[in-house]
Amino acid sequence: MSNINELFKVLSDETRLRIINLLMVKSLCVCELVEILDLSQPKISKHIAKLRAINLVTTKKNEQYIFYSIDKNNLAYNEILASVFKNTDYLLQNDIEKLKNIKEFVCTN
Amino acid sequence: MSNINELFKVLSDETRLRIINLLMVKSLCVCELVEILDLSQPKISKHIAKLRAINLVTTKKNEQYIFYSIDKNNLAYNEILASVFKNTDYLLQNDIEKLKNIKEFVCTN
DNA sequence: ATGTAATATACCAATATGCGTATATAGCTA
DNA sequence: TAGCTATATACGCATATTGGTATATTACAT
Repeated sequence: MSNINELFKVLSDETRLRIINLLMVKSLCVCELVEILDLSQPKISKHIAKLRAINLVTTKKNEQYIFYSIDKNNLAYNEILASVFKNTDYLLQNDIEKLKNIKEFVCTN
Repeated sequence: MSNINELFKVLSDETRLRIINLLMVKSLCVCELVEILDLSQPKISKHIAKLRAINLVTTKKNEQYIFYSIDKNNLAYNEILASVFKNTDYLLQNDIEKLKNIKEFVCTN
């Protein structure tokens, strides 16, 4: 299976699209994503694992948290992501709003 | 499920990527795709059905054939497709070569 | 050292997806 | 009308994907 095909398999899930959408704004840890997206922790972790598997995200440890962000080094992926999220839809816009309103760090969930 | 999500679901299959790749070059009928991709007719038809379901392709009848092509009216989709296929890989390039070599109409399969 | 918090993962059931085979449909041709 | 060609679709099976629950792992705090 080609790289592009694997990228699309990863992008073809609403939860992962929502996560990517948020990570394009700023680095976030799992518990913040749980809070913003209102989904279970294992669900978020499993989807993050798929993003990591194709090197779409990078990790950075900070105290007890692991912060995930979009890997800016993969140019082909980033070009596609940019064109995708240029025309975001309602659900994704909504998540961004929620992200803005969660300024303070809110774990524990 | 969002539009973008549906687009990616459709793009996340190698056969459909190969079909789209070819349809971006020129309109083709099912039997030509069968010939070029060396896949069964029901398989091609079923994948084409999914492309039609999200209005990614348009149809044009010509004699006994139905020619499919990428719908140029959907600008968001086309921008994504353009950025995707800018970095095509080996398999897809190969299909394009095969397309060029099948100039004459070769049905019946 | 013990407990707690953050994260990852294993297991299982439910659902979705893909594909082969067979068949339906529609139009053209003899 | 009968048969052929192009295309679509139904059915059944195999596999993949998803998500919940439970548990493992790691690190930090007391």
